[in-house]
Amino acid sequence: MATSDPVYLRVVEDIRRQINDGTLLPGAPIPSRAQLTRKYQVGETAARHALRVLAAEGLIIGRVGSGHYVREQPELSPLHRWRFLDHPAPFAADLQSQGRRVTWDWHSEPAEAGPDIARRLRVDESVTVSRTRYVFRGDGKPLQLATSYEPIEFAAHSEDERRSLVTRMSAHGIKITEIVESVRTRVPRPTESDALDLPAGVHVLHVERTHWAGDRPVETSDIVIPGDRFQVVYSMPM
Amino acid sequence: MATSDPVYLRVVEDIRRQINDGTLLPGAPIPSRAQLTRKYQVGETAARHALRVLAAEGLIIGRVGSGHYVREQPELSPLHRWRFLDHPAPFAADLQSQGRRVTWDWHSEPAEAGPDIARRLRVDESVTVSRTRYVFRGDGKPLQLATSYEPIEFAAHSEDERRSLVTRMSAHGIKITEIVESVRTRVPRPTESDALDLPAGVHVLHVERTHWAGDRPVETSDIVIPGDRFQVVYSMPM
DNA sequence: ATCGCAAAGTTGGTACTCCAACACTCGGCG
DNA sequence: CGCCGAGTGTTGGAGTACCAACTTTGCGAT
Repeated sequence: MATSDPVYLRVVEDIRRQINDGTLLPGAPIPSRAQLTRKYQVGETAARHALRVLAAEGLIIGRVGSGHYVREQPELSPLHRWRFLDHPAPFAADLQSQGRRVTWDWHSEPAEAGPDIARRLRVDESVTVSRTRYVFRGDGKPLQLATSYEPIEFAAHSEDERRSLVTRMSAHGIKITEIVESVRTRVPRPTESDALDLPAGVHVLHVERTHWAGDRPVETSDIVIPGDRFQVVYSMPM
Repeated sequence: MATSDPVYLRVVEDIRRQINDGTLLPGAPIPSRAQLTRKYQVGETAARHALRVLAAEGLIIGRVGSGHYVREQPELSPLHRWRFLDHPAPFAADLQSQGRRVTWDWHSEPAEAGPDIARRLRVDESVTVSRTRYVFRGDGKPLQLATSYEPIEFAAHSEDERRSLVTRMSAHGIKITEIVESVRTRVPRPTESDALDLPAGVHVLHVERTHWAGDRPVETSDIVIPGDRFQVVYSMPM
């Protein structure tokens, strides 16, 4: 029955097995297209397809002019979402605690809410909110994108920005009572691939976070994280 | 500058744009390979490659003999991780609350811990632990896989199984004090693709959960969730 | 009007080919 | 001894072609 399987799958499965069981260690070269065609007695199309599938799975990486290599599986750095609740940039705090030199740019501007943000902030679609975009970098390399939305009356002025959201809100007499985050995975948008310098085939974790004051949302943000480098950690005391 | 871009990307971007801005609605047919070659004046390779890329992104789906269609983006159902803490199967409880008829199979057996579980349960690699595999189904279709590991002395006997972990543990005088979950995204293993009936290109969310009693881990599990159908929601009171 | 079947269209697998851009190696020249 | 450059190998883009398996459609027979 396995005889009717596509030929390229035979190659994929054989190489995958060798990577999984450690026969091929990270960094090890994969046979080239030409070598695969000879070794497995398949056409170039099959060899090529096999390599592309393995690359899409993130198991190997192709370098033009050089060859395909077993991909070094980068450690998944944990982002502890609750550990730095009251911090101007909780993302950065967690990254710093891993010993990275974290820098970030941000830019704030008014923007129309639009359907998605309108729903999340419980305002009208045409309402103008304050949108702040962040780019976080570790040792110069981009690590995370975040876009935060707040009702314009609470918006941070430049001097305020160093203070955390919780502090800023309490200045308006608003007490944050709950933070809700939902995590999903998806394909990066082209701009995100660009900004985060993502290899092909890497998904992102998209965290949608909302700060609540009672039953009223006061801030919501989208946090986009390279799925091959980070995992998101939540801990809940009983 | 964009003139030197690969040809197939022109096709990909044009179709992607049409899907994003609603020109092509979910379910709408994508031009066939032959039609694309004519429409965009490209070779069959480029047309084919464009379709494969879009399919890998989950934007379209190919049906043999019929054509490619804009994929119905399934609603992302939320899984509220903290809402059903003390329940035999919190996964199932959350799914049920969405009005699904949830059933599950499980099978328990002793197994050697191995390096990963040994680290997570703080036991020796060669120690035997109790491993329970779950398959959750909603209206018959597989929704989630979970594998739970416990030290063998706490292991559930069949009658116990209906009781939650928290209840079972307290019978042993153990009080769960904390639950830690870390969420990551990755390509499904072949067995997972099979068991969850995942279309090509869909990633999974992998939740690694550990129940702690003080500084001692008493249970750890891996929960595998189709990334195209679920998002995981955490809420934290301040 | 309905049923069944054949023809046409479509995907996905496979093979072969050509080429540009790039990496690597090795030998020869300064 | 060191450096440069040519030759060789590799990836990734692109084209063409053939075929099996499948779906859809439409026509002809009942």
